[in-house]
Amino acid sequence: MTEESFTSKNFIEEIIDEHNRTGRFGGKVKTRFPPEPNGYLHIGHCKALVIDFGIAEKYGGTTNLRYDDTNPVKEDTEYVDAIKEDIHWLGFDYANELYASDYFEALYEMAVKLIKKGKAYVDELTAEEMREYRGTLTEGGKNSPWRERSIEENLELFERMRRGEFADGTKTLRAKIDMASPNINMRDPVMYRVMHATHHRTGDKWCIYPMYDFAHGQSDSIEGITHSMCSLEYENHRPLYDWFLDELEIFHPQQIEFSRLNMTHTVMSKRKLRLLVEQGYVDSWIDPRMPTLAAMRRAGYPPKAIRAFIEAVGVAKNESFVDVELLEHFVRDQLNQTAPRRMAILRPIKLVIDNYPADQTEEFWVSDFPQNPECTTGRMVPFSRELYIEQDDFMENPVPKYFRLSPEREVRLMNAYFVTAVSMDKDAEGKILAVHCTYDPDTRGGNAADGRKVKGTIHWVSAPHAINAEVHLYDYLFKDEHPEDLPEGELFTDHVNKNSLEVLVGCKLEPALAEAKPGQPWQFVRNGYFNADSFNSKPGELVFIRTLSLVDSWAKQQAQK
RNA sequence: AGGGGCAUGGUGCAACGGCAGCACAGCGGACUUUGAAUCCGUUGAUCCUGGUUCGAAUCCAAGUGCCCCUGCCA
Repeated sequence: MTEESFTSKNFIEEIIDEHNRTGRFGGKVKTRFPPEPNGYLHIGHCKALVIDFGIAEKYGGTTNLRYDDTNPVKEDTEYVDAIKEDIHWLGFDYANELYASDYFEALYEMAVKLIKKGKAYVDELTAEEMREYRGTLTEGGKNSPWRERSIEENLELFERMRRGEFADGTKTLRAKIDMASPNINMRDPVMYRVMHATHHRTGDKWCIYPMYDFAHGQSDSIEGITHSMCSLEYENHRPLYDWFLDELEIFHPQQIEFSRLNMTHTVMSKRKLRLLVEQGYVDSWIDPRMPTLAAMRRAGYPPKAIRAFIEAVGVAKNESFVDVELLEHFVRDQLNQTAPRRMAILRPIKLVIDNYPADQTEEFWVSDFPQNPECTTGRMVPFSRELYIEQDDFMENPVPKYFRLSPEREVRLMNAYFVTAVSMDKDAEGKILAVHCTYDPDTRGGNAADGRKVKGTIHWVSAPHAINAEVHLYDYLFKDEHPEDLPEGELFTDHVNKNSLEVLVGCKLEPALAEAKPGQPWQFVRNGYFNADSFNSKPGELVFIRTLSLVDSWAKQQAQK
C-alpha cells in the first residue's frame, strides 16, 4: 500500500495539478512564506508554514522566506530573529532569506512605469478626504481632483516625494483604476505613502514606502514565485494583485487563499497577543500560555507534534475553529514516545514506613520506558524509610472506587514494595502531617511472592534523597472556548483566566532529575509531561513547566459528580 | 444594501453523479507496576425548498445562515 493512494488532495494541490496539466508554470512550483516582522509567529502561522513549505516540497520546488517589511514604524529586527528561529525549530529550510525591502528600488521603478503608462498619479487628498472620496460599500466613490495631472507632473512629483520634499501624509501615489468599482480595493488604491521613518534594514534611505498591495505581488513576481498562498481576507485583493502584474507586464504568479487556523481557548491576532503582553496578562510573547511557537517551544511542545497537528487539520476554505484538544492529542502522542519516565511529587506528604530499618537505603533500577519491554535505558532510584507521596494519593475516608492509599488498604509503591497504611500524624486542626504504613519485604520490585494483587499503584520519592524544585502549572488563558465571542461592550481581556498559572514550590523530585536540561521532555509519572524552564532555571534551582497533564479519566469522572 | 467567499456528525477534514468515510472528542468494555498508553466495540452529519437524473453531499434554480471588504496596516 502506498501512502499516496489513500491521501486525498487538498484544493490547492488540485489547482496546481491543473496548472501542471495546462503547463501554466512549466511544471514548476515555487512558494514563499511572507511574515511581517512585527510580532512572534503563532500556531496559526504554522499552518501557512506547512502549506507554503509542504506544497513546494511535494512538487519538488523551493520556498523563500520573505519578510514583508514595508511599514517601518511597526517592524523590528527582534522579530526578524525570532521568526527565523521558529522556522528552523519546526524543521523548515528556506531557499533564500529575502526582504520586501530588498525590492524598494525595483518597486520604485515599477511605480514610475505605471505613471508613464498613465496608470498612476500623485494625489494630495488628506487621509480624511480620501476616505470621503472613496465612497461606501454600496455607493461608488468619486475621482480625486488630482487624478488627471499630466504624466510629466506626476513623474516630477513622485520623484520629489522620494527626495523628501513633502511632509508625511501630504501626498500619496495612487493607482488609477476605477473609483466606481464594487471592490473597494480597486478604487484607486494607494501605492506609496510618505513616511519619514527609519527602516530596520534600509535605515533612512527612503521616506516613501510601498503599500502591501503594491509590494507583495511584484515581490512574488521578482522571485519567480508560482503559487502565492495567503489567507481568506486577501481574496478581495486578488483583483488588485492581478491588476498590478498585468499592467506591469511581468511574470504573473497565482494567488490562492485558504482559511486561517483558529483555535479554541485562545486568541490568534497579533494585535490581541501584543495587548496581552503589554498589559501584563502574560509575562511575554514566550509565556507558555501564549499560542506563539516560541512559547510552545519553551513549554516543551515537540515540533513534530505541531506539524502533525497542522497536517491533521487540513486545508480548506471553510472558516474553522479547531479544538485545542486536537493539538494536545498530538503533543501527548509524541511525548508519550519520547519522554523518559521519572517520579516527582508535586504536592508532597510524608509517608513513613514504620517497619523499614531507619538506617537502610536501597536502590531500584527503573526503566525509562517501563511500558516498552525492549527499553534498556534507565536509572537507579533510591528508596528509604521516609518517602514523599502525593497528597491526592492518600484519603483518610476514601470515596467509592478510590483505590489509592487509605487506612488499612494495601497499594504498590511503584517499582518498590507493597505498603499498607496504618496511622496518621495530625496537627491540632486535624490536618494530616504524615502517613504511617508498613511494608511487605516479600514484594520487592513491586510483585508479591504469593501472587496477591493490589488495585492501586502510586509513585513516590525518597525523602532524604529528593531534590527540590519549583513547578509551574499552566491552564488555558481563556476558559471560554471562543474568547472573541463577546457580549456587547466587553473586552476579551476581561475574560482572561486569572488562575491560569499555579506556582508550586517545594516539589520533591527523584535525584536523576537534577541533570534535566531545558528542552528535554520528561514524563513525571501519573502527573504529566514536564520540561525544565529555559528562562527561570538556574543550576541547582530547577524550575519545571508542565507541558501538558496526562489524560486523567479519574479526575474527569470525579468532576462529573 | 454593493462586492467577494463559505455551508457534511460536537470539532476539523474526505467522498469530484454510484454503499457518506477518516481523525479528535464522546460513550461502553478488555488489559494494566502510570486511573496514562495500548486493544476491542460504539453513538452521531450532507443548511432549506424545488428541479434534472435509474441514481444527487456532488449538477441546476430560488432561498437561509455565517465570514471578509469603506487603513496613507499587513
